[in-house]
Amino acid sequence: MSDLLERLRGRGWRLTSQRRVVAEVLDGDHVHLTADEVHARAARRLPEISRATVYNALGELVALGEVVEVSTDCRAKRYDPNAHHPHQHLVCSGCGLIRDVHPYGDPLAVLPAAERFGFAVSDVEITYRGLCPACARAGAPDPLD
Amino acid sequence: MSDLLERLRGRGWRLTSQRRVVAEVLDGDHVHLTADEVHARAARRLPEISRATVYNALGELVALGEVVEVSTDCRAKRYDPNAHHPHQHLVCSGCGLIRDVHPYGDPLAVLPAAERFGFAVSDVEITYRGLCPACARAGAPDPLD
DNA sequence: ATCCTACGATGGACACAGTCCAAGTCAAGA
DNA sequence: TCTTGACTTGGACTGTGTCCATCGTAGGAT
Repeated sequence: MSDLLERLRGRGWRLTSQRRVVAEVLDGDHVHLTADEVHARAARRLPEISRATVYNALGELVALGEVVEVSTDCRAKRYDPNAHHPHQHLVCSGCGLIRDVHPYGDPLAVLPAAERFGFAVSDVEITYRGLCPACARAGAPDPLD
Repeated sequence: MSDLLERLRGRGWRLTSQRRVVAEVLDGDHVHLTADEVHARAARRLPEISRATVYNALGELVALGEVVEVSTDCRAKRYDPNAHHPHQHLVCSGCGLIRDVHPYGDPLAVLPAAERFGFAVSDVEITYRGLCPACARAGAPDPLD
């Protein structure tokens, strides 16, 4: 993660203790925390950090391309530090667990020209949904049914 | 739309003037209104209709499978009456215009088994993004860039 | 090492989407 | 027409996110 911090500093990102903690909280694979979860974890190390600061730092990391926003439900945005490898998301309909996944081929290519309505299509977000093994075993009802 | 109302009544949906207006407001193709927009349009015909009633009616229409919720941004859910023909969405990054689109093939099939992490994958939502012809002509900057 | 200052942090108010509830109203069957 | 359980209402409430004036500090200049 320190390479990330170095990279950001090289781009003129002023390195404060708050920003450092936010960046460190987001380290790892299959990390998809909400802003409040980031705030709670950051506050364990820096108790006085404010929500506004966390929102600011997350917004800047997104603008710098180091973190991507994920909106798998419409409750709270989640922040995914896996920004340098294109991927999609698989979400458990029972417990909300999120995994990064990589479908075959180019997801943009399957949209026929006749279905593009003249748009300059540049991006695609895919959310696969289903029950994770634990929820399937527990017989959790799929809330989407 | 009256066939929808008949269908709902046949399923025991008590037909009130409020519910009728909500269902009528949602009639049409490429309709993707927010709850507040539905409320505003319904109120033009039934000025005393409350927000809570609109939310209730929309939730019931979704539960009955007659309307699908669409979350293309994380601001407000949108309600799409095109529930009986599977489709995905194309969203303008400039103005938010939404079109229903139909990609080639089965979108679920492109997720390799090894990328399913044991999930019972049952559904997929795809959002294509780009500039619509009007925004492209206007040179609107893509806010996602 | 110290000083300066522009940039960042703070927290409280605010905005918006959506939910909940007790009380009043009404659709539709008897 | 009557009755009743389901529906509607408006307002309070929650959660997520933004804004702003004020205070604090990172890091370059000296």
